[in-house]
Amino acid sequence: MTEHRLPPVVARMWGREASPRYGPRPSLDLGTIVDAAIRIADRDGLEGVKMSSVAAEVGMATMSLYRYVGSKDQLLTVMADAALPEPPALHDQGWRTYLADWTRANRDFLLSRPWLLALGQHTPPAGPRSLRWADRAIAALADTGLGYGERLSIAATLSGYAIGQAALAHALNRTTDATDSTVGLAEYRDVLGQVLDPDGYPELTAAVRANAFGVSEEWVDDADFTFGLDLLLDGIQALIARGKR
Amino acid sequence: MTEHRLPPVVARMWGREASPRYGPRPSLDLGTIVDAAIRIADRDGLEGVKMSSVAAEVGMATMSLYRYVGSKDQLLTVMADAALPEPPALHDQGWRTYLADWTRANRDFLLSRPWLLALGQHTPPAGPRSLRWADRAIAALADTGLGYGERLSIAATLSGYAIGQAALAHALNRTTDATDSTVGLAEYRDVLGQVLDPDGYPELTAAVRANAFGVSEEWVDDADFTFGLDLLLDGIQALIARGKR
DNA sequence: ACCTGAACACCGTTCAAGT
DNA sequence: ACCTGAACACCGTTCAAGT
Repeated sequence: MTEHRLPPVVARMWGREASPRYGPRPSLDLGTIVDAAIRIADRDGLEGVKMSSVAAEVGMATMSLYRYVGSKDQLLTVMADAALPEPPALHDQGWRTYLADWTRANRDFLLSRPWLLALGQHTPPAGPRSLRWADRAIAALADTGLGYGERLSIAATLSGYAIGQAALAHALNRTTDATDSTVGLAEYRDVLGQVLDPDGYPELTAAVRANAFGVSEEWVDDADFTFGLDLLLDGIQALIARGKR
Repeated sequence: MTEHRLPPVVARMWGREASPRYGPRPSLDLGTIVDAAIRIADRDGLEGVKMSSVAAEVGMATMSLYRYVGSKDQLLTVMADAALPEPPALHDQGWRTYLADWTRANRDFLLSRPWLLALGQHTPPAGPRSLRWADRAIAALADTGLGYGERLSIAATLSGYAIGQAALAHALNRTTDATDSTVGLAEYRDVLGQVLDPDGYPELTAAVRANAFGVSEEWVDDADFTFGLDLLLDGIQALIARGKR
């Protein structure tokens, strides 16, 4: 098993600089820059995060940032980890309750920082915060008799579910303007009604006619989220029961 | 119920131009442009898709594209729908078999066109192709006694699952280079081993030690996908059984 | 070894002039 | 009403010169 060198971004996320420094110490640390970038993203969205705006926020020249990050892309990667909250604390009300909390909290922070969704870094977690989320999920399943592989798969599945639901809710909550490329909920049902023909889309047409898309609030609120989550948790429960038998 | 005007992009995806034309007919249609853009994305990835490269591919000047799409963003939206294959044909082997096929096919086309993942348009479907996928999923559940709302939620959940799995598999299949911001599978286990401390990440450390991340092939292959999918399908099955009882 | 001004490269989009 | 050359705006990144 070879020891790979840590990729630079990963090293930075964990506060391990690739090269020890001699001479003058840098006037800033990466954390300050990342915090500034997060503040901008919260305020102006991801489009507001430019190397120039981040530099201005910390009071440096734009190019000085390249002392701390190799590229804007790397800065975004570090932000994506640093912007996560801590996962819910483990409790002893059982795995099902904990994982439900965990998944909901996961969705909630994505909704509170939608630019994390736009970042689209659904890559395997490598930063301290995201790995803590992973750790807590598999910890909650420690007494179920499931193996590590299964527990990791479950964590990945639940986290994917949280992402999907957050993306959906966020997309539907936006209002569409004419220049925009996505459709908000207000128009959605109406758009489908105008566009669908019953021959090509028989069931969907019926669903629209049956008013299955509800009104604004319903679709986005918790009913759908809980519904799908319970599907998953039921499946996990069945798996555990099978193992115990 | 107000009739909203169709958003321009949606109108274009369905071949309904916003304004009727007088005078000279355009020399191209949107489909030709979109096909060219898809060809480029398949060949060079999403970064290769520039207004200039698309125009060159169809033999026009760059600015002529703005006759056909309002912006690059809109072009990408139309591409995202046009690049989808048709959903699997409905058969009569029951909803579970069909939805398993459907979800797998969904993941597979995402893996064959990874730029669809990078596009990150996990918005509610509004184009002809993506709505056909939705239609087929809820059609498969027609005889289960579930309502339209539940059937739509299930479709959204399964599609979210396919996206999550595809994103994960794709991320792990890439190899990391030094300038890169993500970690490929080859290094992943090793990186975790170097970076995790047992105090902060007790369960994850144990999982790494237990070799739960397997070797290259295993993690990406179908075992994990089927595992999570079965969790979902079991949950759906339980829901149906509950309703029938 | 750090910081930074000037300059470069790239690309989406606007505009006004062609036909 | 379509097509297009020139020009503009914007932004990430490099480089060489400062301290």
